[in-house]
Amino acid sequence: MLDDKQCPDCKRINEVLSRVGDRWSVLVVISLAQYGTLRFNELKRNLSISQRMLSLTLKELERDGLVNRTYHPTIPPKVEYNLTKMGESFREPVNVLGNWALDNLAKIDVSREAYDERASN
Amino acid sequence: MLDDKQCPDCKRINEVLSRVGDRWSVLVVISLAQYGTLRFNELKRNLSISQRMLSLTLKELERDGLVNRTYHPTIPPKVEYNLTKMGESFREPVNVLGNWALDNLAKIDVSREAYDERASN
DNA sequence: CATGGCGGTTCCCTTTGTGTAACCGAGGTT
DNA sequence: AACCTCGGTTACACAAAGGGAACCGCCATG
Repeated sequence: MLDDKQCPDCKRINEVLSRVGDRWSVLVVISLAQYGTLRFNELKRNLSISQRMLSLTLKELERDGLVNRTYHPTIPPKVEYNLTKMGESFREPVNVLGNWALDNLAKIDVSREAYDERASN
Repeated sequence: MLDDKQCPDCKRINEVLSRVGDRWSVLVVISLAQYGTLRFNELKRNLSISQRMLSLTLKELERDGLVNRTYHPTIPPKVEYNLTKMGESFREPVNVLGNWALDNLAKIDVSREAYDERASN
């Protein structure tokens, strides 16, 4: 499997989705876009994400070049995160998706109810 | 957990991502957008997706009202899938995301390489 | 007679995702 | 002295995602 002989675009889309397509990554980017700069525990409280997942997510986002990590060796330590230029540019696709969500979530719910009712007969 | 007291938008984004945010759903929508109407095995070959995942994905997309399923009781059976109006409207967010991917995948790769090299020292 | 295509469904198994809890070191607070 | 904060890391456990193979009925083809 995994030929990818067909649908060449799919390979690319698949790649990007497997990088930034998980929930936490998107939510972290949204938070940083909204607040500019946030510390580790601020993000944690804001998203009610577990410490472990936040750590993993931020590491990946930094590795991918979407998020900037600044370590202040004070006591207690202070670590700030903000979006890179590429991270900022990711806001547009996220916003478009968010708006679509806003417009269509209700319709999806209706469709689901209708489908489930049909299926129960 | 899962308070969602903070970041009210996150709840909505999270909802839509958990519906149509998985890889296969996106790829199926892209394929249908590109070719108009496809049969089950055409999609399967096109995406090199397993039969099981394609079946599950299509069922969910139909339930959500993004995809239309037309069953022709011929022999052999013929089942055609195409996008609904809502499915069509989903192309825009997907395209924006796809374009972002196209523009930034290379940069992400570069960033990853640099990060990994730094980390190995 | 055996095989293959169509459109699935079902079972099993492995991989991945995600949460919980404990721990870290240095210093501040009670 | 005991505990809390910050920013993590690590070990463990469980749930969900997803692939592979077998099976289904029905008919056409070899």
